[in-house]
Amino acid sequence: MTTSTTSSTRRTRDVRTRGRAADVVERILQATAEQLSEVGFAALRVDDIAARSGVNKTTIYRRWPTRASLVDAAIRRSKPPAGVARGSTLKEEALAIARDWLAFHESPMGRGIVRVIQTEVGHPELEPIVRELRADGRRGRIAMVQRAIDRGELPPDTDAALIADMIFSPLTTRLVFNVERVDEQMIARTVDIVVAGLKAV
Amino acid sequence: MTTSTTSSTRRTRDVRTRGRAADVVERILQATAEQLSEVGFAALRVDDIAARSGVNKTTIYRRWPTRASLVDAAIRRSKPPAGVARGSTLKEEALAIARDWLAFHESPMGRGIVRVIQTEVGHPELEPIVRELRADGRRGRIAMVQRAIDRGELPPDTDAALIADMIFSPLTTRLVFNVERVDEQMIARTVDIVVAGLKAV
DNA sequence: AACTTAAGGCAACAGCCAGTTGCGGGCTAG
DNA sequence: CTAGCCCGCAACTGGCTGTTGCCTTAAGTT
Repeated sequence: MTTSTTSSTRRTRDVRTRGRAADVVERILQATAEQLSEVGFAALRVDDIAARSGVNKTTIYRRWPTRASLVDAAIRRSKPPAGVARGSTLKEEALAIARDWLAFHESPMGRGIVRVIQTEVGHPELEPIVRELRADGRRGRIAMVQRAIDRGELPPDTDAALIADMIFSPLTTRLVFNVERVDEQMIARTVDIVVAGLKAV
Repeated sequence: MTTSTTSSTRRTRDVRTRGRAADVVERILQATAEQLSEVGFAALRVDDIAARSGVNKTTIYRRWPTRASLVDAAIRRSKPPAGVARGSTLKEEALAIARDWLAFHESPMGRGIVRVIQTEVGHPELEPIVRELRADGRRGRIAMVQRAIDRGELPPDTDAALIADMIFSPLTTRLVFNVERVDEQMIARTVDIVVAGLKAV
């Protein structure tokens, strides 16, 4: 969506978006993502981002008035995979989504976003983006389950939200809290159990 | 010999643990828990705790050298329910644990702890207590699944950790991220699906 | 009751970091 | 080649953590 910049009260507002300016923005957001993935939001220092990107702190503040808005911008620059699944069975679709997430989690921005999702409370300024990230992911996963229901793969009275959570929250919990390793096989087993269970109950 | 007390940096430390001292400690930890549940760790200010407990900031720092150690102490004062389950079936045990958690989550300390569990990254000083909280909970839940396996309620080759996560991570995710309401019925359905699925697969 | 001394109150301070300001100079666009 | 946008620089405000020295209060002892 080209120019985002939620706050309009800046100065004369980003007329030059090419050349040096574009390069500076790029470097700042990249450095933000990297720092975010390495130290998280709480310990994120603007001076460090300035140093890392080779840009003056003032320049950063001129474009993004607060630390939170900077992080917001950096995240929106490369949001996680939309969770648009493809496949002919629930299992295939779930695996595809999980694969996307695992791959995304390898990138600096991926790790950074995971840390942000984990943050929030006590940082109300960050809440909008966090809420959006969570909602996006959940929406896609619930839609996935709904397709399986429509397809007749799952009983018609299935609680799509619950099933979506049952399939993915073990994954996200392990990813976010960094406990035990996560792989495709784990997802596959999870899906198998849930699907079999739904048919049996 | 015996009591060394090299009276180095700090003073001679907590000899009087009754009377006024005990009252002060009590008030500080209580205020910490309350503030924690209201604003979370990131926004927790020592001055506020001092004001709320009617104690001078210096007094707080004399007992707990950092904000994190204070929070650590407040949490240890009333940790979450141990997850010691009781019941004759997996479902009964799971429901008992879930009930304890939901009840605990109503108290100031309960909410405070949930916020802390959610925090961590970027606050390395807080990591020990967070790790401990998570480990405690998980250990209890895995043991619960293991009992069900031993009892023959679940197949012997069941992955206890995975099943524990499948049953409880939808609950904790919803509790921590505050999305959708959580009730016993939800847990019951989750357990039913997982158990049925394990038998069928 | 008198005394000893641990523990709390007070106030000023150092250090870190977010966010601000005024000015000056280089780079881009036209 | 000129106008003015954009960035660099440096100094500053203000909030919060954690510290220090000194004084006051009260707990426990005789």
